[in-house]
Amino acid sequence: MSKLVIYNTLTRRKEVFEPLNPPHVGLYVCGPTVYGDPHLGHARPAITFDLLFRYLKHLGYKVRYVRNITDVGHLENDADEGEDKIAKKARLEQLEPMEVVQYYTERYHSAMRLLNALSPSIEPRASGHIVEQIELVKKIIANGFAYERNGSIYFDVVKYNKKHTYGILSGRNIDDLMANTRQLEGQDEKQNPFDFALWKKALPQHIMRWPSPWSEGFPGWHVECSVMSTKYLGEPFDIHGGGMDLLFPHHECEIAQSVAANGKQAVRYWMHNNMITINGQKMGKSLGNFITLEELFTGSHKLLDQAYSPMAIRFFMLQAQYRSTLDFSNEALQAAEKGLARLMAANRQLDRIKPSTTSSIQVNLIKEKVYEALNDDLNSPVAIAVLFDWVRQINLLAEGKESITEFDLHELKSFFRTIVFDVLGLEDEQTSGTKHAELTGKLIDMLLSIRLEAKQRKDFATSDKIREELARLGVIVRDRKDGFDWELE
RNA sequence: GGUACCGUGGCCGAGAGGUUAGGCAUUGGUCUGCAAAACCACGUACAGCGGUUCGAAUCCGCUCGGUACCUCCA
Repeated sequence: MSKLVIYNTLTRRKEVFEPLNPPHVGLYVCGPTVYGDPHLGHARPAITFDLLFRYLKHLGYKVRYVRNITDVGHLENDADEGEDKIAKKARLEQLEPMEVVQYYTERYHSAMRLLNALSPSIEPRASGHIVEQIELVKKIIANGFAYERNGSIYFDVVKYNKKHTYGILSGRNIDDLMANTRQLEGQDEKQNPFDFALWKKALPQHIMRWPSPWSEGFPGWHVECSVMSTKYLGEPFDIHGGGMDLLFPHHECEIAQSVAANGKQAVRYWMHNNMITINGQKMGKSLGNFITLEELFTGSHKLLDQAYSPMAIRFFMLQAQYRSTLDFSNEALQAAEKGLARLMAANRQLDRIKPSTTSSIQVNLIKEKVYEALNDDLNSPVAIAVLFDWVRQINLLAEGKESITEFDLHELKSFFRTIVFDVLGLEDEQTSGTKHAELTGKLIDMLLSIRLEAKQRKDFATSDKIREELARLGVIVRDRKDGFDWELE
């Protein structure tokens, strides 16, 4: 069998994945800043790295998956007057910042659960690691790569670049950054515009603040990930993931911080999922195409023709490779919805296949091809294409037009289901959950209206039969003048 | 303007020098009391223009268009 190969953003190449301490794998993924409802942009990394998490486990690795909750917020912009996103939201809504954090964290969790994204092994919060963040800043200062201005600490990119290389992840070089950045006059405390904050002194309007040796304030943008990833995964650790939008400056700065503090990089493989567009356009609040997951699941957005189930969204995302941009449109989502239904129907057909004494198909091929696809940088679309080849085979088997031995049938069932449910993380919504419950009520109503028609024809044999059968299932039927009523026992 | 990347049939989306990706939609057929499902058949698509090559969607150059981040602007 081929080996798992993943695309490392750092080297811009596909590399064979070799964990540092097999069978253990450390995986860190940048999680949400919990100051707003989870939206489409949150779904892509969640599903991408959920697939990775599931596949690594399937391959037999013991994975520690760490995904942070950013509850300290990021500055609105790089300038001094920037305000913490969470603090701003809290001020506007007159809440404690941690109330905002709690509310949106729960919203995020429930959306992830609907998408069937497994919970991470550890979900650390930035606010719970202020002490460690201060320690990291101290270390960077001690090594001479940071300077203080009025109680704030900044990373000295120019000095760092003399000894190391800034920009290795994003492919930027500091001379270009210099050439393309006009020095802003005014109150900017930074020596250079591309220096970044490690610690910010809190202004009076900042309501989230912690004591530190330099000032009462809060940690800079990038410190939390450097701290929490290595605290729980060691240094170095295997995989750091996130969206491509975080590549620069966030991940670039994480690398600089690690090297400045410890003289070496903390991450062995960097993985970045690509972004989502809507009707070919980027998603943005100002563009009116900003869709939350709740709007997607209920269909309550003007761009949506209908509601799309969480599984339809998940399947749709898996039909594209994670490093490609993915375009959302009603047409594309409806196509995914139908494709998923076909896949699930085939799964149910598996139970109708009767074994024979010989096999006319080669079951081993499905394994080989699926593993080959997933090993190639998680090429889920190709893996799904292989599954669809087998959907046809399964349908032919169910119709008795192909034959399969009992042994092969067992292999096929078990492998098909392992990949579909355990690795791809899909669910058959038709046989589980809310849709099912909703349907039950409608079915009972339908049966009772057929019974009513029978009664009106004086076909009491049929009407009694329906009532008795329902009673046996625990449905109590009561006749009324204007029709019927029922309740569950 | 800088950096990275992308443009594939009606739609979504794999592939990456020579052989059918796949899904959805459309069309014809088989099956069927009707319908649905299923199965079978059908699509020479790779932004444009040059170049390299026996051969390019796949490599190189230019042009056009798009995306993300940075910058600029607010």
